[in-house]
Amino acid sequence: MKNNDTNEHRVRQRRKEARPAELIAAALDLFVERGFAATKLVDVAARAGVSKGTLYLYFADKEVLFLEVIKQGLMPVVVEGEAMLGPHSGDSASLLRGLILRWWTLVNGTKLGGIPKLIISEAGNFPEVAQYFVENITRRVDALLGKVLQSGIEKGEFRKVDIASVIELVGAPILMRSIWECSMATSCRGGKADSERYIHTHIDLLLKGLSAGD
Amino acid sequence: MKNNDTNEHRVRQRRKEARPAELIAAALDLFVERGFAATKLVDVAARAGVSKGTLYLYFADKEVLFLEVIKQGLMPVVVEGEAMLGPHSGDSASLLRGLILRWWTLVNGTKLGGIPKLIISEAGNFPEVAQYFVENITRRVDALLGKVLQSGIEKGEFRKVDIASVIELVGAPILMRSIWECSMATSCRGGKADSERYIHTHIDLLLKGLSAGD
Amino acid sequence: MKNNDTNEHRVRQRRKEARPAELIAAALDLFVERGFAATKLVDVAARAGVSKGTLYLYFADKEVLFLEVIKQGLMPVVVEGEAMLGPHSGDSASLLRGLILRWWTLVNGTKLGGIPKLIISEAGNFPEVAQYFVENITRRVDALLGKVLQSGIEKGEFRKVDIASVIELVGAPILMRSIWECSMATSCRGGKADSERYIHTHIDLLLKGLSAGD
Amino acid sequence: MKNNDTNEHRVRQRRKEARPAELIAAALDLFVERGFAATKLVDVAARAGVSKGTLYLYFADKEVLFLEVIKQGLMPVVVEGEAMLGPHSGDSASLLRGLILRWWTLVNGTKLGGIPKLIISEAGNFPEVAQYFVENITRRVDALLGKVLQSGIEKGEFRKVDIASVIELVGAPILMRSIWECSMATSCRGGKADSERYIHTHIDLLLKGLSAGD
DNA sequence: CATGAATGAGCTTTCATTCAT
DNA sequence: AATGAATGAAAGCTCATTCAT
Repeated sequence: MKNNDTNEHRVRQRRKEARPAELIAAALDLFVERGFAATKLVDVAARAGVSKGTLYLYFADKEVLFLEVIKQGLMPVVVEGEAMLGPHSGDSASLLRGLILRWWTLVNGTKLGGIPKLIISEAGNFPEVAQYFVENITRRVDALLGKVLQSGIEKGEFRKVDIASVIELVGAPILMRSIWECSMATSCRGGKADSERYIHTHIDLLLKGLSAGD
Repeated sequence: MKNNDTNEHRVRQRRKEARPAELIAAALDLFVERGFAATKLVDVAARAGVSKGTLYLYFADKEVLFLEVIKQGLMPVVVEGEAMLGPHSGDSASLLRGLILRWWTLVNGTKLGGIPKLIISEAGNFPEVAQYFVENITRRVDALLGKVLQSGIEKGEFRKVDIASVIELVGAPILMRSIWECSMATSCRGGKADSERYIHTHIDLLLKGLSAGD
Repeated sequence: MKNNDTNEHRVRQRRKEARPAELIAAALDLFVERGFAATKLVDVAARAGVSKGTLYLYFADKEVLFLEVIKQGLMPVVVEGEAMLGPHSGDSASLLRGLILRWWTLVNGTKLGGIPKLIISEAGNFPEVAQYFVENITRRVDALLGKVLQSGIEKGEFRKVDIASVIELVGAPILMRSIWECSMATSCRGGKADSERYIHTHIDLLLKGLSAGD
Repeated sequence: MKNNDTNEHRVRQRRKEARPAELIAAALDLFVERGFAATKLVDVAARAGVSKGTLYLYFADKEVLFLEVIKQGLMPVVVEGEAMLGPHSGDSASLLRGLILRWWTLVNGTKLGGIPKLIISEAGNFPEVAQYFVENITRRVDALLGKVLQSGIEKGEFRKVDIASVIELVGAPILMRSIWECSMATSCRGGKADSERYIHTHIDLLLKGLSAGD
């Protein structure tokens, strides 16, 4: 009995602690699918398996929920970004390939592409969010890629290219794909190149395009 | 007096005929900036210099306006797309370069990137729109690029690559840029590579990556 | 036809101009009857013969409406207050009697007593309102009465009394009655002294109480 | 341990028995300060140092709590009223003075004025409450005062005045003050006559006004 | 044709109330 | 007994849409 009580208490406690994450997950799904304004909080709550009112026990209002969705959604990217910065060895080409593949693994097939989509869609209404994204994610990834490219050029592995441009060119195909994927989740999805082939073609073309040797 | 009346009538007539286009332009701006749901029709009307009621003389409701915005916004792309399909000569590389540059000229610095942004943002709520876009724009551009790549490979100019992937890789940087630009219109815009350098680096890297010769 | 048009337009115009006042009147009634928080805006709108939405064409939100009700409700009092300050002659007693009777005429049987009731009820939630009332109404009336009492004392007509106290004592019975009347509007109303007798007994007692001669 | 338990039990018991009163006190404060509708039960519970749920162990719902607040708040007045009715001697003037002073002592500086304020504010929504108040308090006090005045007149001490009116005139300044004081608790409080002077001026004026001799 | 006052469905948010722990 | 997480009815407010002028 006592045991049971404790168990049940634990269950409740666990739910209470899990709720915010569950709600955020539900909200992410719907915000990405329908956009911020078109998402009804009742639906978010329902998808998380709770009632409207419960949502307000954890988030002050819709905007706070949105911000939290972004923040929580960005966290794994930041964490992984830190990891990418870790020790690496070998030539710049393998380094670059490694980074791209890690990034790809992170977003491909996951809902993570939803975050950029969300930010792009709502940047007009939430400039702070866009700003935060740029300053914390974009800039860091850019710096990382910039370093790799720079050293590749210095070592004579890569041609002398405009680094700023290449940084964008490395990321664009990855972002574009994941954004597209998220947008088309419900509707037409066909006609696109196979995921594996896609990323490897990207890397292949990129490295060949960058290579100094010919 | 009569004369004046006629003049006014003419002006009115002109305005009257221009109205739909003006309203669509205003709507495009706002839809792109704020999203479909967050855009108020009063604001659209105001931006077009007319009253709320007038809008309804030309568009049955908000959704029709949205569809019209997409349709009209896509038109130039389709037209230009047709032009791209016209007679072309020379090697596949120059052909590809030409196509990319034409595309770039079309979107760079214009509000045209707003259309893809809009479609991406609203695809979840308007699957027909997304479908229409894919079937009429994406597919056609893809077919065109596919032909060029195919012939380039056949002529031995390009390496044997996965054409479907490369098609996407050609477009992603162009789309990504224009979408991003539109999103950040109001907020932070800095930190990006110079536009001219960007597109030429893209072409440069791409062609080098594709080139069979080494 | 044209004539008709103009007429109808006039009617519309007239309504548009009358609306705020109508809404304020309806709101005053209900705020006084039920209190601010317990009054539903739908009911206010309904009582004014319009729909919920219309209310928002004229007042930004419930609080603004409340403030406007107070402001408009106080205006006649202020105006009448100014009038009271006008030229007056005769002995202090008749002067005081005149002022009390004018004040009484203003509030007795009208909804004007609702304003003090409202302010008393909501002072806790709208301190600015209470402050405004004190500073603009109470203080002015107090000053006026103070002057009359002062001069009455100086002329030897009135006994030497504590003026500040008497000022309150002059007003309390008037305020109390009108507040009570408003509160009991719907429920029990019986058992109270006749209105005419009441005010004259007040004046009678007061003047006799003040009079220096005996 | 056991001992401790017993102690805790006793404390608990004491608290348990005090709970309703504590909750009522907390509720009175808040109802007076903010009004019935604008008072949240969580806040009442919090002010009483218990949780929301506990409140429901003692009161069926918000309205019951309100009624209880009124009932409990009225009790001291009733009790004191009874006391006032007790044996009294001397002339009518001292009798009246005594009653007024006792009443004043009861309400001046205490939160007791809150009850009338509450009743006035909520009479529209709780006619039964108003009715109860009138029938049990007002009527009794009125009867008491009436008797004193009547006998004063009969004994030739007081002039022949309209008793019903005078009854109200005796109470109005006392009620008005205590109500005002409660309303302004949080906001502006200045500008009022000194409490002692106020009540004595009231008595002074009243008795002089009533006195038959001149 | 153009206007903008009016409407009311729909969404966000609050809070009295319940009930598992 | 006491708690506070959960609920959902209800109220404030917005805005697409209508229609008299």
